[in-house]
Amino acid sequence: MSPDLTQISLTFPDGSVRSYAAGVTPAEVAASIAVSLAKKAISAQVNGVHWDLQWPITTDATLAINTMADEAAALELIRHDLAHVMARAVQELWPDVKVTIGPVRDHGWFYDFDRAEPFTPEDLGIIEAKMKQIINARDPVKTELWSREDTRRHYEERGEPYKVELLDRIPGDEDIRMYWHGPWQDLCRGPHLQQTGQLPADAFKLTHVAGAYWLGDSSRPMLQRIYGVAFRNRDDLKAHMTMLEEAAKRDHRKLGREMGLFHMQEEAPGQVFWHPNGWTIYTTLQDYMRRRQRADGYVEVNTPQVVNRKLWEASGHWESYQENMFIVEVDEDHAREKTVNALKPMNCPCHVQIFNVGLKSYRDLPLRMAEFGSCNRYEPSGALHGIMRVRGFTQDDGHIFCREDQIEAESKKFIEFLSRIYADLGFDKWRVKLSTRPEKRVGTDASWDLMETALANACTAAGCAYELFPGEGAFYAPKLEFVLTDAIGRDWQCGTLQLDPNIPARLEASYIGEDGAKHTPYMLHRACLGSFERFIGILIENWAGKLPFWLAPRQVVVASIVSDADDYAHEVATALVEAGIRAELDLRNEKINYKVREHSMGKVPVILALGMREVEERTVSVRRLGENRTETQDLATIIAALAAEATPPDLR
RNA sequence: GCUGUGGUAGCUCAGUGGUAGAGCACACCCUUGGUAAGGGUGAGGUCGAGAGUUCAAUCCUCUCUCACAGCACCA
Repeated sequence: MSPDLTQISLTFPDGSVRSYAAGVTPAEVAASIAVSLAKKAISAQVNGVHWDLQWPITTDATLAINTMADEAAALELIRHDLAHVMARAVQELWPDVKVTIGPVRDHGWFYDFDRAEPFTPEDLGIIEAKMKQIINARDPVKTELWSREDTRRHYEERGEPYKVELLDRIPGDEDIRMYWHGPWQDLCRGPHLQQTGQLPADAFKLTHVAGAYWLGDSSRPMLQRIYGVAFRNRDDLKAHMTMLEEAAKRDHRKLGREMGLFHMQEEAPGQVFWHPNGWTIYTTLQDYMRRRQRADGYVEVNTPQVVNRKLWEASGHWESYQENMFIVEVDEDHAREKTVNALKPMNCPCHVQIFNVGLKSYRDLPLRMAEFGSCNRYEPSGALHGIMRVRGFTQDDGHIFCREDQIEAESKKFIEFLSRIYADLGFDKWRVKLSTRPEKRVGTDASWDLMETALANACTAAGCAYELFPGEGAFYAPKLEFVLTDAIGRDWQCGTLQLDPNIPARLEASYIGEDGAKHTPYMLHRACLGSFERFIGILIENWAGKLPFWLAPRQVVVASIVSDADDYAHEVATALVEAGIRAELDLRNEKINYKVREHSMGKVPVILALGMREVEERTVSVRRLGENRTETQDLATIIAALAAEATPPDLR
């Protein structure tokens, strides 16, 4: 190889420019600046691309050296290198295990292995210890480019069929990058750290093991996946573990039981038995939504649960959604064949039936039709999760029938509607995803242009930025999805606005236009909460059970301190109930400490404790959930204050 | 649906090839106590369902079911 005498100039973050021989590596550049920097360096950004310290730079470029202080780069490298170190540890412990892939994900990484025996939780500890040995050995990380033929031969000789398959899946004909962590080799695009000793041995943890399909394909063999989490230092790891504990404390299944909201049982998997407290949340939320929808010009309807197969054939659900439907067969004496019905999994076909009764004029549009629609879907057993993913649920569903030129205005109106509701329910942070035309689709490009532009303009007009998801739309139209962020930073997709020219056409919906001719309306499927079941689960977890006063199922407990205060307590509770507040009496023969503890754990927002002092002064001692101090107020004042708080936000 | 782990009192969990235990909750009694557990007594279980092995099964085997974690699914 002839020496490359070409010089390149590198621009540093401070704006200075220095000249180097072409092919210089960031490691060499760092060394030319300071020995300490060379030691601290973990990777580089070359023209903004995350760059391995060993990769040569051949053209003029901007260059920044990353150290552990650069969080994004550091976390990516730590997690990625740990994936390799873990795979090395596993193969050193069990040489017959086949390696597959190990990407960085969320707060850590995972690596899938092919091994006859599943890993046990005890194995995780053994692997962790081995990983720490590897880190302490401070093995260098090296990289080389190999030809495809050499790579293939290498993995075939080593008996690593998954790697061979991966090799075949790498597009193009470029050489393949190889990495070594000490003696252990893996096919990997990099970048990686300089040596294993740069990994924080005390800031990672193997969390769990689970089965996972090879390449996500459920027809392929299942592999053993080990998950780990990793951070830059021990404190960050601890903070993460604390967050997980916090999430566990908020689990709606746990709080739902403790607060007496609902239960589920074997005879009705994926369906909710709502108890009085839970049903209070449900109906309070539903009443609120009903008022909001009326105010926004919706008409409310209700449609059948059990619907003949013919309608599902017409709508297309029978063909594409049958395996998710509960089928109901009925023997009728005089019928030659069984009647086949299905529980409705969606409300749209039924709403079109209502639309189809009577001739509709363009003057009737837009027609906003809403239903708290109870749906049943046969979800796979493994998908069920508390009340968040169920087989029987009620959507805050709505379908807007409109003309093409009304799509944008109706979409904007819905975004504003949804925005008010999320704010009222305590979600200030949410975002919009715009999914556009997929590869396989129906309709002309002009029609797609029109629909996508309408949705994008609606977002802009409503004052919210959208993220673009090209190719993620349904086969017939684009859609908006609304994702909210909860109090501990988790995302939940709840709202949706799905444009649909398809179903109205299939079910022969039409209106008479200004021109006197029949036209097919567009339909906008839209939901704000998604389903009441799931959304209430999200509310519980977001608020950790401490719901805002107006939504709290139990708002006030009036607790007597001595039995001589019972009559007064009764009077106070009655006055509260008359003021529209959900108040309970606690006259039990227990100490006030006991009562306070019990109702605090029950997440009751306000406890009014009454002793002889309050009886004599006609006051109450107010204790708010989460506060240790109490405040004495006179009866009329507290009733007025609580009545105001109990008023739903749309009525204030 | 797939892989793995589980199912014992309302809840959280011990336990054993010879039909079961704790704490909390519950009931009753004593206690009238000032803001996160006062004391005593008592009641409560077809050990998820079915089949098999065994003299004997909550325990071992198989099937089913539900739950949990992950994957797949969420037109």
